[in-house]
Parts: sequence; C-alpha cells; structure tokens
Amino acid sequence: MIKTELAKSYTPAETEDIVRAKWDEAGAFHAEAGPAAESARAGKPYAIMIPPPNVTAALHLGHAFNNTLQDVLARAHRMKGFNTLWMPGTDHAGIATQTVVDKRLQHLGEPSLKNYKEREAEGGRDAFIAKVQQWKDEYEATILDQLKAMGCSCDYDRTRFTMDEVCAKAVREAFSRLFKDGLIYRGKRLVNWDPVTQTALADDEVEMQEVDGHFWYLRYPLVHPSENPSDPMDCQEVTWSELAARGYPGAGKRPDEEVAWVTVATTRPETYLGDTAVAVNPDDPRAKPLRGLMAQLPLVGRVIPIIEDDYVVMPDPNASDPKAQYASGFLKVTPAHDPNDYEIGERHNLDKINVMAPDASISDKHGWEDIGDAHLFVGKSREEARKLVVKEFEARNLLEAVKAYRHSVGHSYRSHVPIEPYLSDQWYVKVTDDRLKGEALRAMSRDQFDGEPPAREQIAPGLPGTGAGSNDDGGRSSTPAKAGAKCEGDAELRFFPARYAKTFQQWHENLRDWCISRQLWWGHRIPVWHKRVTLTAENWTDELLKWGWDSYVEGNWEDDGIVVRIVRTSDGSVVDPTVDPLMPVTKDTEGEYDIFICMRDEACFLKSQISNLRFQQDPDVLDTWFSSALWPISTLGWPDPDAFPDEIPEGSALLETFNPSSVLCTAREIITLWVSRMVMFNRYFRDHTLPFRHVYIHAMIQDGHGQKMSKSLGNGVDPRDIIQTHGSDALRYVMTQIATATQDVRMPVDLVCPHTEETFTPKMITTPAGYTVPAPIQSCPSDPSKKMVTAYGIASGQAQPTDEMPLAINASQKFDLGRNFANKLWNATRFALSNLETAKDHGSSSVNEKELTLADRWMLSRLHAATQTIDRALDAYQFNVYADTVYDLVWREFCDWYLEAIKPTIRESPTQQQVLRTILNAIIRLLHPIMPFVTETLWPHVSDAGPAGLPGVELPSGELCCTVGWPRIEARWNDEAAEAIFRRAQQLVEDIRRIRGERNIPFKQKLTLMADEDIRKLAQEAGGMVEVLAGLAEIQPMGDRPADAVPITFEGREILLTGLYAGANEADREAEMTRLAKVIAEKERAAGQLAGRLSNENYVKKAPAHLVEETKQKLEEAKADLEAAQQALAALKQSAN
RNA sequence: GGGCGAUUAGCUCAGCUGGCUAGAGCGCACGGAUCACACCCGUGAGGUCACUGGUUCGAGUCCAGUAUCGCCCA
Repeated sequence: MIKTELAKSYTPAETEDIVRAKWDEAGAFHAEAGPAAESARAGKPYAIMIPPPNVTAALHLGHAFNNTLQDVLARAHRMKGFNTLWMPGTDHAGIATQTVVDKRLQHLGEPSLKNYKEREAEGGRDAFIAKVQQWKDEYEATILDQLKAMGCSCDYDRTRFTMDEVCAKAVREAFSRLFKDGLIYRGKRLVNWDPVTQTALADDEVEMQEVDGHFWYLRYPLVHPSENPSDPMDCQEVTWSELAARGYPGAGKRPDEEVAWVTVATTRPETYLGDTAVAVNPDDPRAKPLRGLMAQLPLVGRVIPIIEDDYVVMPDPNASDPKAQYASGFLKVTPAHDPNDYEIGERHNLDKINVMAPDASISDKHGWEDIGDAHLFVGKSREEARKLVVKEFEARNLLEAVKAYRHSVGHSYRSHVPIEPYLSDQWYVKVTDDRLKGEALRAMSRDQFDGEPPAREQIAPGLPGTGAGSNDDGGRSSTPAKAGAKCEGDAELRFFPARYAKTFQQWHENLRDWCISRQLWWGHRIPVWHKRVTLTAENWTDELLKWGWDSYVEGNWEDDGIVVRIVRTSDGSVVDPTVDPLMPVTKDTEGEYDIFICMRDEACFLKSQISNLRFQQDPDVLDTWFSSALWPISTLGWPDPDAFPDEIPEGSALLETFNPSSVLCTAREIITLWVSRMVMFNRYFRDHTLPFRHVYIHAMIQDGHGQKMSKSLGNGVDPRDIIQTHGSDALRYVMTQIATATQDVRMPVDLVCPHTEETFTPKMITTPAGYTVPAPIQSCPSDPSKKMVTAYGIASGQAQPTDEMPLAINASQKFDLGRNFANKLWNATRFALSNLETAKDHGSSSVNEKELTLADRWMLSRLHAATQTIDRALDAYQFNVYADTVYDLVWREFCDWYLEAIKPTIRESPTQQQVLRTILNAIIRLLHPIMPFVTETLWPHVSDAGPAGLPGVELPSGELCCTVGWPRIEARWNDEAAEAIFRRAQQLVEDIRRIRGERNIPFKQKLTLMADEDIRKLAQEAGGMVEVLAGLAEIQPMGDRPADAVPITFEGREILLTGLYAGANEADREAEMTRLAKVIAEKERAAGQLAGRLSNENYVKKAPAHLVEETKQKLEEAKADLEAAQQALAALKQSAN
C-alpha cells in the first residue's frame, strides 16, 4: 500500500470506498468451516445470523442501529481470534412486499394485483410474482449496498434470501417433517382476516387500536319454537303477558298483548345477520323464564335459541368494568364473526353462518342461505351494512338505544383496516405441542426462568398426531427424547437484558396454535396437493389405487418425502393410510374425504401423476415467519448442505460449525414473532440444539418526540444520508454510544437545507392524528425567502419538490459527535506519527522500563484499564460503555493529557516513542470494531511507524487492522501509584488553569508557581508536565510574597501564582478577595458536612473502615484548605491597608 | 385488564451489586489563530435526581404507594 501524507482532517468519503475494496480483495470476512478452517487454524466459532431485513424498502436508522451493533460484535470477535461468521441476507416479507408492489403498480397505472387475479388461469400468478421478484432484486441490492456502506463485515459470499433455493429446500423439508409428525393440521377456524389484502394474519400481526365506537341496543322479538317441522320459521310470537306469567322481571309493566323482546348490546350490528343464538348468563333472573323460548332475527326471520352461558356479563350500571356498565345481559352470538362467540358456539353446538365475502362485504354466497327479507344488505360493505341495519331496526322500533363507547379494535398491521374474524380453512402448526412449546421453555437458562419449566413429555410410539383439534401427541418425532431426559441446548438460552426472558416465557405459556397459511402469491407455496373424493365401500380401493396408495402404504415413497393424510369431511377425523383403522372404508364410514398429499421435493415424480387426477396444489403460501424461523439453519444448508456445492462448498461442516450461533441481536417486538419460532424449530429439527445461545435485545430508535420513525410521518432518516454528511464511522460511533439498556432512543431529526447545506431544526406541526411532524414546507434559516419541502410534505401529499423548492434531507446533529471523534482520532494519529517519524528510531527493543515517565506509566495503566472495561462491556452487550470508554481513552486521556504531557520529551526519548507507538497502535485496534473505516485507513501509517509493543503488551503485526489481533496487556501495567500521582498533578494543573480562566490570562503568558518542597517534588515526578500544561515559566520555592501573587490552596497548603498581570505590580485585590471568600465558603461547607458525618456514632461504627478513614482524610484536607484560604485572605486584606 | 419500562442540567442521555462534592455530549457564557486538530483548545454557569412515605450510619441507586409518559400482550 502506498502511504501518502495524512491530510489535515479526516474526509470519510475519500477513503471509505478504498478501505472497503481492500477488505473485499482480502476476503477478510469470509468464514471457513471444515478442513479449510482447520488448515487456517481458525479459532473457536463465533456466528451471528443477521435478522434478514425485509425487501420492502431500503434500510432506515433502526436497521443501522441493529446492524452496527452486530458488526461491533463480529469485528471484535474476529480480532480476538474467533472463527467469525456474520451471515447476511434478506427476507421476502410476504404480505408487506406484495402490498407495496401492488400499491406501486396501482400508482403507476399498470395492471395491479386485482388484474392479475382476473387472469390467474392464464398465468397471472407467475406474472405477478415476476413483478414482485423485480422489486425484490432492486431492494435486495440496495440493502446489501447499504450494509456495505455501513461497513458491515458480513460474509457476503454466503448471502441468502428466504426464498432462494437453499432456503426453499429447508422450508419444504420442515413443512414435510411437521406434517408427517402430526404437527401441522388443517382446520376451519376463525382467523384474523384482512379484507383489503384478503389474507389471514397471525395473532401478532394484528394491532390493537383504541377506536371511538358505539354500543347499539337491538331488540329481538321472542317466539315459541316452531311446531311445524317443514317450516322452522313458522313460529308463534310471545307476548309480554306470557312472559309475565313465566315470572320474567318487569314484564308486567309492558303492554300485555305486545310482542315481547330481548335487547342485545353490540358494537357490530351488521353481524346480526349471522347470529345463531342469544346467550344469557344462567345466574340472570331473566334466564329461567326464557327457557324454551326462541328469538327471531328481524328481516332475516331466522329463529335462534336462547342459550345460557356464564361468559355473558350481567348488566351493572355501577360496575367498574365498562362491559358490565354497557351490558344488556343478552349477548347476540355470531360464531362465524367473533372469536368469543365462536367459543360459545363450540360449547353449545351452534351453527356457524358466515355472512361475508372475503372483502368483508355482506354476501349470500359464502355460507349464508336463509336470507329472508334481508336482501337489502347483500353486497354492502361492513360499514354501509352497519348503518343500514341500524336504520332498519330503528324503522321497526327495534333500536332501543345507542351509546358512545371507546374500545380497542384489532387492525391489520399492513393495511390498517379493522380485522374481520373470518371463518376459513387454514393450515396450523401445533406449537402448543410439548415438542415445540415445551422445548422453547426448557431452552431457557434456569436463573432467568420464573418457576420450573415443564418436564419433557414422553413421546409415545404409534400413531402420528393428526388433524384438526387432535390432542393426540403421539407421533414419530424427528428427535425422540425420553420423558424428563436432559438434552443438549437445555437451559442454555440467555437473554440480555435478562428481563426479556419474562416476555419469552409468558408468550410461550399462553401460546395458541400458529396459523401459517396466507392467501398471498408472494411466498413459499404450501407443498400440499389436495382432492376431494367420495369414497364408498365399493370404490375406495380403486379410488385410492389411482394415485398409488398401495405404494405409499408399503412405505416405498418414504425416501421421496411423500406424506399422505386422508380427512373425512363430515367429522374432520384424520387418517394416516399406512396405519389407520378407518381404512378400509365400510358402509359406516362412507362419504366425502379430502386427500392431502404433501410432497417435499420440488421435482417429485408424483406431481404430474396426481395433477392428471385433478389434484390441486394448495393455492396459499406460508407465513413469512415460517421461513424466518428456519433462518439459522436454512442459511447453513439444512437439511442437506451437500446438495449445494456452489453455495456451500464445505458441505455439512458449515452447519456443524456455526449452529448454534452465538447471539441474535434484535428488537423486543421480535421476541414473540421470531425468536420463539427459531428456538422451537431449531430444537425440533436439529436434535434439540439452539439457534443461538444469547439473545441481545436492543432499544428502538424513535424521533425527537418519541414517535416511531415511519415513512408516512416522514421522520425517518436514511443511513446513507448520514454517511454522506458525517461518514460511516460517525454513524456507527453514535449508534454504539446510544445503545444503552433502557428502552428507547430518541433521535431528534433535523433538516439539511438543500440551498445552503445548513442543518437546522424544522418547524413542527401536529397532524390530525396527534403526531408531531415537520411542517410540509420549511424556510431556509439564513434566507427565509428560500423554501424547501419535507418528507412529511410529500408523504402526506401536501407538497411536491420542485427546482425552486427541493426536498430537504433528514439529518441529525447527534452524529456530529461521531464525526468530531473520528477527526480527533485522525489528528491525534497524525501528530503522534509526526513525532515517531522525525525522531531517531531506536527500535522496540531499546525500551528501558526505568526511563518511563509518569505520563508513560499513567497512560499504559489507563490503556490496560480501558481494555479490561471494553472486554467486560462486550461480554455483557453494554455497547454504550464500550463507546464511552474509547471516547475517554482517546480524547480525555490520550489527547488532552498524554500527548500534551510528552510534547517536550518525545523527540529525544526512544523509550517514550516506543510507548507512544504502542499506545497509538493499541488504540487503533480498540476502536476498530466501532469505527472500522478511519482505523483501517490509518492502519498502514501506524504499522509503518514500526513494530509496536512492550514487554507484556502484545500487538502482533498484520496487513489489515480488521484481522490483526486484539490488544493483550498484562495486568502488571496496571499502575495505581502512577495513577495516583498523575491525578495529583492533574489537579494542580487544573487549579492553575482555573485561575487563568477566571482572569482571562492567555496561555502564551507564562506564570511562575511558588510552592513548598512537597509540591515541587510532585511537579518533578510529573516530569515537566505541570509546567507544560499549566503554562508555567518555572516553579520556585516559597519565599517572600510578591505583590502580584495570587494565592491558591492545594492539598491543604498555600501556593502562589505570579506573573498574571504583565506590567502591573499588583493582583486584582477585589477579584482575589471575592474568589477566596467563595473558596472559604465552599471549604467550610465541605468540612462541616464531613465533620457531621464523623460525629455520627453509627457511621463510625457501622460504615466500612476504609470509608471512615477516607472521610477523616478528606476532613483534614478541607480544614487545611480552609485555613490556607483564610490566611491568604487575611494577608490580602493586610496588604490592602 | 396483565406484563415490561421510563421520569436525572435548556436538549439527548450515562450513573452496574446503595458510599456522590451527581457525570457526558450538545447548547449557553467568557477567553484563545499555541508549530495535531476551530470537526479545535482552556475556563465557567446550569440539577431539592417526578412526587410521597419507608429501610439504612448513609438512597439518584433498595422497598411500597401516587402521578405522567411509552412499549408489548389480552
């Protein structure tokens, strides 16, 4: 490398690309496994799997934060000699990506998803996927560029995508194994349905939002059960007098001959169309008189039973529970449109009538047949139907009341519309099984577990657990383990900070089965083919033999990864044709059956065969988290690493070496979404091993007002903008520094004026939704006539950038700190090198330890301490401690004191030069994981300054800083004596500087210090640094007090400073007296406090002896200082008279 | 409703198992072109550590309660 002179300041843009190219060329971040690793004598494995960013958009500051921390860990461990793998990649993010692409197409006026769906039969699906693929390619490239720009030391050769063929193979294998083991089933359940994207969502994809709504009170007329079996709606009405006779409270007050009714309270009147019962609490006094009666739905005419269920909340206007306040005591039960009603429906065996189409409009085509007179609602949206239902009830005098009610409603995290609980066929993973949930809990470190984790359940040999609602947990687990057995990975999972273990535990303890099917096109297609057949005692063998049932039963297809399940539609019972007694079909078991064939391999021979038999592949795709859950193993080639010689040349050695990985770094919201599932899957598929041993949870980055950064608020910051204005290292340093253990990080967002490049704080406004955002149009701070638009202006559609009014980029002054720090390091290095280069180099062997100055010993001791602190901080994921420690080491210690202190001696002392060489070299290394670019840029210069190191300070040389060893400093360099003396010298310097500062004495003006022998000895021990740093011409013994002498107290003694007033003979008496009075007051206060503490008997008795001793010493010192100051004041007063 | 967390200088935040005369950066004030750095150097002002009780020789730190704010889960 050609070494050029170092410029006067650090310009990141000039060097970052060069440095990156060097790393690339050297393959510095490529991790080895297998024989290659052995021959390279790679150290112990250390692996981090990147949380794969979504390909929906470019990375923002939150990602920059997440990835910086991972890179700090990766780089530090690489330098420490670990065989380090940081696995990069991206996530296909099914629903999110499909939605943004669709929106984009709509925006461009191109055919969108709706149009592709219309041409589904002619390949619309593949054509749309191709569009999404284009988007993915673009953003994947952007994301990888961003990671590289941030300096992330990923092993880019191994970059994976959750839908590439390596990962896809893992997904199919996992699905097939779970299917075979009875841990995947199909069920008709209420799902969280997003009517806009028209897909089911997992529970955790639903966001609860407080909404201002209403309780509507609807009257349902009461009727007697029909006595006409051919017409169940032919009912006789119930009158109030009848009810009164039955003992119904209050019925007597109603007009006798009028039709009686019950009043249901609902927040969703439109769902009444699907009501199949009215429920009342059995303890309600009205329950008994109603027994045997029915309610009839207005317009629809459906006659529904009145059931008793203690889920129903009894009305109580004085209750603290708002539900009781608003309750009427009667609950309309709509099993197909409400999860609680579904449960009630299950308990009372009620019909489930779905009255909506997938777009949540009222429909008579999806399970609703008895329309009656309710035709007017069909085709209406939920919202329109609600208004109309209310109107119709009102018109019939059946609307009793309306009350405003604020409640929380689930909304789609993607389309932001209210979720519709929707009855549909979905695939589920039985995560509630002990083999999944139990393993996640048993993975937890015992000291982080509250209570005892469940014992491992015995896995019975025999039938696979099967189908919907089956509690059969037998089955051929891939990883059989005996009940209560100890397994690898047990109790090894640890959370940092520890409190997040609780989140993890509680989540699993309340886990429900996981709905994994999504009605999307972008994602992993479910590898199941299906056909519905009618089987009879006569035809069943023929029907099954068509696709090869006999081969399957004989086990011939096992190696081909084919699994068959046959489900009887009437009761949902599931048949494994290889073992199940339901085969053969007899007269008793004749009927409709669903045949499901799961094919693991993409190129399965059976595919064309069953296609010809009109089997159809499930149209749905898997929840994105299904593939994410496999990330720690799929990226390493599981289940068959040898199948991909191009991607994974080392074969299974890679998986064996780097699974379990070392740590997962992520944000807390991901604990439930992702961490849990990775733990369950990794343990299930990889013989109980963990996906990672540590989980580090970091804070979230918010804007200056505590709001999430988001595109719609325009408060996001692109890391590339920061890199452009401040440099990558500045971004990284600040990211590391703000990584504290507290919850959230507030990052005030500033704007950069495109006209003048000034950074300024924008004018803020409040949006209708209550967010604080930059006003759409801003004025240049130095020239208000110049305007600009903000990201919020564009996002909200209120402004468009033009040539006169360009877009202001978001920035933050927070990053100045990092930029300044990088520059400081640059200049300190430049200065140090200039001294090393110009001095005669006696080499590293010429060190005479006896020649070390106090400053040398102090600096080496500080370096030792800093290294220790940093190592501890890294082990505990205390990134801010690391950042603060290097900052203090470099700036406050190395620059402010050491470099200043050695200025007079460095050029003449080979020993000191070697110390400087060593300190500088070590500092560059310690800083590298946080600030890789500036350190790598400086590295060749530092290396060329000669071999660094001292006895007991190991700094092996190397071509690249990123792979050179981590500093090793023996404890003997910890020098408390030197530190103590140095602290005294610093104190003396600071005391003198304070006088200079107060009097505005320029540093050029040298002073003379008069001090007693003890202090002169201190200055001598300090080796000239007191004189240099305090700006002293000389230090003289105490003698006659010159007229211009300013007295200072130091360590309880008076010292004098002269020469402050050039040309004058006298000190400024008045200022002096004021200052001394202040000192006296302060010392009196301190002495009083210390004496008070010592006069407390209990303190002296109970506090540790060394503290008491310290207090005594401090008191002595304060008293001496006080006395000295008093004397000085007295002397001053005397000379004034 | 359950859980987790926050509240410390004008702003953004540190302060681990109690020993503190409460720190940092920015901002502010004063001084400084000194031959590493003005992306700098020196100095200073700024805080009843949200509130109320308690434990303790000693509480920003531990405990209980109150208030405000945030996140996660129902």
